[in-house]
Amino acid sequence: MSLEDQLYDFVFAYDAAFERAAQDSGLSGAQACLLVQIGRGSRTMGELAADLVCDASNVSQLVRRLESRGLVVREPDPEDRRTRRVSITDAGRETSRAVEKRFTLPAERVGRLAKAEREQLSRLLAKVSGPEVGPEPTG
Amino acid sequence: MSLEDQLYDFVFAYDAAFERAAQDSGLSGAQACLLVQIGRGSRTMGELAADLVCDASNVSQLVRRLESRGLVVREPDPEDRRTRRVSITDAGRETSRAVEKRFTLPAERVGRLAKAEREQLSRLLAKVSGPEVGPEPTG
DNA sequence: TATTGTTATACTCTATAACTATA
DNA sequence: TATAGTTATAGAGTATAACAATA
Repeated sequence: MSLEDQLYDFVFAYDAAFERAAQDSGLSGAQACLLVQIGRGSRTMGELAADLVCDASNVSQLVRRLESRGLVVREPDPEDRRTRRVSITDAGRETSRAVEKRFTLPAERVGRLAKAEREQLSRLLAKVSGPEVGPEPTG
Repeated sequence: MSLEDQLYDFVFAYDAAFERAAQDSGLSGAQACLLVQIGRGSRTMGELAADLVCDASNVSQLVRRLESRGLVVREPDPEDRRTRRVSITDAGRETSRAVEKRFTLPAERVGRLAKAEREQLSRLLAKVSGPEVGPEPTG
């Protein structure tokens, strides 16, 4: 199997595992992703759209669904009342932790590697990360 | 940044890049994924559902959309007329290649690595692949 | 006027349940 | 009866366009 096929398979398994972890808490993958993000610190709607690289109207609906379940709250920013800060609630924190706990794939997979291998992998990932520089003449 | 965060970032970038490549050809990510799969060899509807780990009714709709664009065809299997084999058309082949060509991320990222590094990465990916053995008794 | 966010709308993705056709 | 696939339906994800509120 080619290295590119290996990458595909890993990503496929990763995505599926996250989706399952989310659904175990009654959330969609998109909702869980957003909830975990908000759990790391309050965000404005615009910041969330930037984080998820999606349209603001999409974030509006996702946040509305999370809020309707009591997992997050939207509050107007006192300094600029156009913006709304989204924060996680206690119930949201609990759900977020449940999702992360259920999402065992990364820890389990990384746990298969020895310390030196983890350092190798980290170095390789750092090298393949970051923005694409340009079209590659793979000829 | 932790190794797990590095994995998250890589997967996020990978998914986004595939989605963009698909949309450049007027397809959704799911449609493009299916089309590429069919391009590797004709499949029955059930096989496609197994490949994508999703419900058969979902495949029915995805294939119907691809077929309505003339990218694939469904034909009854002469030996068991319940099953239908899905094959790619010439137009579908062209579109599939366009998607793969646009999906430059894997080649570009792998291209940043020296040969020895690619072998390292391949070995590490092999080690972290395969079904989870962990504490989850799949019940 | 520009920016932040929401709402209306339309399309796709996806699963469940009910259905058809074949075995 | 069991299997392969489709259709009806419903909820969710997503983007575009139109809108409201604030700057």
